[in-house]
Amino acid sequence: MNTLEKVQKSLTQFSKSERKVAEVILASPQTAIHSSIATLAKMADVSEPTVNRFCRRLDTKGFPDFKLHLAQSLANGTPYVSRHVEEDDTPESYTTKIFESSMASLDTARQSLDTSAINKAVDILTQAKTISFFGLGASASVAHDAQNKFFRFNVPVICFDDVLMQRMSCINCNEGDVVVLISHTGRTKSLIEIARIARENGAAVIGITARNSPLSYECTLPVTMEVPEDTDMYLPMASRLAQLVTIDVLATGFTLRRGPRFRDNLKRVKEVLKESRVNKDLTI
Amino acid sequence: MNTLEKVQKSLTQFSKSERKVAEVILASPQTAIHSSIATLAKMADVSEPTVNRFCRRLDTKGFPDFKLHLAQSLANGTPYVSRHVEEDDTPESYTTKIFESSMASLDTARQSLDTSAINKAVDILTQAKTISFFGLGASASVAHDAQNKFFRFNVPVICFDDVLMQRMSCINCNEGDVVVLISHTGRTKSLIEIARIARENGAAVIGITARNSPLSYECTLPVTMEVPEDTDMYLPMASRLAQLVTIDVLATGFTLRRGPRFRDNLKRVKEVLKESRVNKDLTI
DNA sequence: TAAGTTATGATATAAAATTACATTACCTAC
DNA sequence: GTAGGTAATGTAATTTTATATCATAACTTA
Repeated sequence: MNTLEKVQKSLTQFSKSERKVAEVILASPQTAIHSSIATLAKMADVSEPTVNRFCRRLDTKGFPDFKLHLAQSLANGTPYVSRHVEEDDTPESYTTKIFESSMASLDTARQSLDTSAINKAVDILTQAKTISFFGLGASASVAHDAQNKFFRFNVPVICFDDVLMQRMSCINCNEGDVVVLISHTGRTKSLIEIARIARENGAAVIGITARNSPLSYECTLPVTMEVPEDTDMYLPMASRLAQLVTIDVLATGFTLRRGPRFRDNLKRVKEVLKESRVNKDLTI
Repeated sequence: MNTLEKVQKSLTQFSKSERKVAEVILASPQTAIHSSIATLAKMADVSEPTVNRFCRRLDTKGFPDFKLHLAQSLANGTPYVSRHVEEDDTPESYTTKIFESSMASLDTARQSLDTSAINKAVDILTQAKTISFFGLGASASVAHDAQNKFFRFNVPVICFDDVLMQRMSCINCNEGDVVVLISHTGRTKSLIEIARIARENGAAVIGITARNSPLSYECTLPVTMEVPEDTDMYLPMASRLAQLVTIDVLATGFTLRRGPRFRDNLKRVKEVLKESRVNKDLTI
C-alpha cells in the first residue's frame, strides 16, 4: 500500500504525539519529504525521537527511509489518500481519482502479464492468414480498436460484436486463421463456445482474459492478466484499459517482428490519413 | 524528466569519476536509493565529494535530495531508462515500455484536463434528451465504449462510426440533444462539419479533443487535453486511452449527479449481465 | 614542458539522525 | 485519592551522514 494512505489509515492507532506528526505530513506531504527530522519535529511540536518512532511504527528503518517511501507514494502527482470515488467528491477530485486508479490498474496488469505468452501470441499473429477479434459489451470496443490497429498492417482482419456473426465466422474458420477473444471475466458463455468451435476447425485461439477462467482453458494460447475489479461505479473501466494496452503490446510486437521496412509502411498509412484533416495552419 | 532517464542521458557530459557514479546507479538504482553517500562512493570507487558533485550536476540540492528524486522515478516499478521501443527490445522490455508510457500519458493528460470543463460537460449530459457519441478511426472505438457506458444509464444513446450516418443524425438534431465528438487531433474535416451542423440545430456539442484545434472552436463545450504524440509505432495508443478515461470521468460525474438510488440501478444492470456468464464454481 | 585549468580526493566541519536514558503523563488497584 | 506501574515523550549524548574547504593530481593547451 501507498505510504501516504498508510499514514491516513493508521491515524487512529497512533499516540497523541505521533498523530500530530501524521497530521503535519498529511497536511503537506511535499513539505515533509523536503524537511529534516528537526524541522518536521518542530512543525508538529514534538521531539525528534517521536518523529523517528513514528517512522518505525510504519515499518520503515527510520526517518530517511520513511521519506524515501513517502516520496515514492507522491511520485504520481496529487496525493489522494483514497482512490475510491465518494459521494461528495468534487469534479477535481473524482477526475484525479479515476485517472490515478486507471494508472494503478495498468501497473497491476503489467506485473501479472506473462511476457512469454505475449511472445508466443506475436508468433501466432505474424503467421496468421486472417485475424479475427471478438468481444462483447465493453470488450467489443477493444476488439474494434484491435481491428483498427491490425487493419493498418495490411492483414485481413475480421471484427464482429454480434454473437451470431461471431459464431458463423468461427464455424467457417480454417487452419492458419487466428481468433483473438477478449473477455475480462472469461466467463461469457458464447465466447467460450466460440473458442471451442474455432479450435475444432483448426484455428489458433488467443484469449485475452482472466487467468484460470473457463475461457482461458478453451484457448490455444491464453494471454492472462490480473486487473483489480471495477467496483466503484459498477462500470467496466480498468479492465478494458488493460486489454487495450495489451493489444498495443501485441501490435508493437507484430511490427517489431516484421522489421523496419514494414514500419515505413505504417508511416505511409498515417500520411494518407492526414488528407482527411484540415491543414495545421488553417484555423477553419 | 524522470531522474533515472536524466542520469542515462547525461552520461556523456559527466567527468570520468562522475560517470562511474552514474554507472553504479544505473546498474542498480534500487541499491542506490538505500545506500549512504559513503557506501555509494565506495561502490563507484570514488570519493564522497565526487558523489555529491554528481548529485548537484543533476540539479538537486545534494545527495539526500538526489535520492528523493531517484526514488520517485523508481516509484512505478521497473526502471526502464527509455520508454521508447527499440528494434532489439525483448518482449519483456517492450511490454514494460508500452505499459509505462501509457501510464505516463494518462498522467500528462490528467494534468492538462480542465476540471471545470468536465463539470460543465456533466451538467450538459445529465440534462440531455439524447446523447450521441461520434468518432472516426481509433476514436470510433472510444465512442463505442462511451455508448456501452451511457446505455447502462438508461439514456437514449446514439453511436455511429459511419460518416454519413453521423451527418444524417446531426441534421436531425434538436434542442436538448447532446453530441459528443471525439477526435485526438481535432482536425478531422467531417467531424468539424458535423459539429457545426449539430450546433445550428440547437444541440449542445461537447468535443473531447485537442486544445485550440479547429474542432474545439466549433464545439459548445470543448473538453481539451494534451496527450504526448504516439510517435513510436505510428499507431494511436496513448491518445485513445486518455479519451477513454475521460469518458469514465464523465460517466462517473453523471452517476454522482444522479445520486445513490441511480447507482443501485447500475448494480442491477450488472447483475443481469451475470446470467450470460458461466457459474463461478463451474470450470467447464 | 610549463602554466593554467579542471577534476578528484583527504580532511575538517557541520548537519542530521539515532540511541540511551530520564522524566512526565496516564492508568489501575487498593 | 494515592501508590505503583506502564506507556509516552523529551533531553542530551552519540553516531552516522553529508558538505565545505583546501590540497593535490591529472589533464590541456600554448
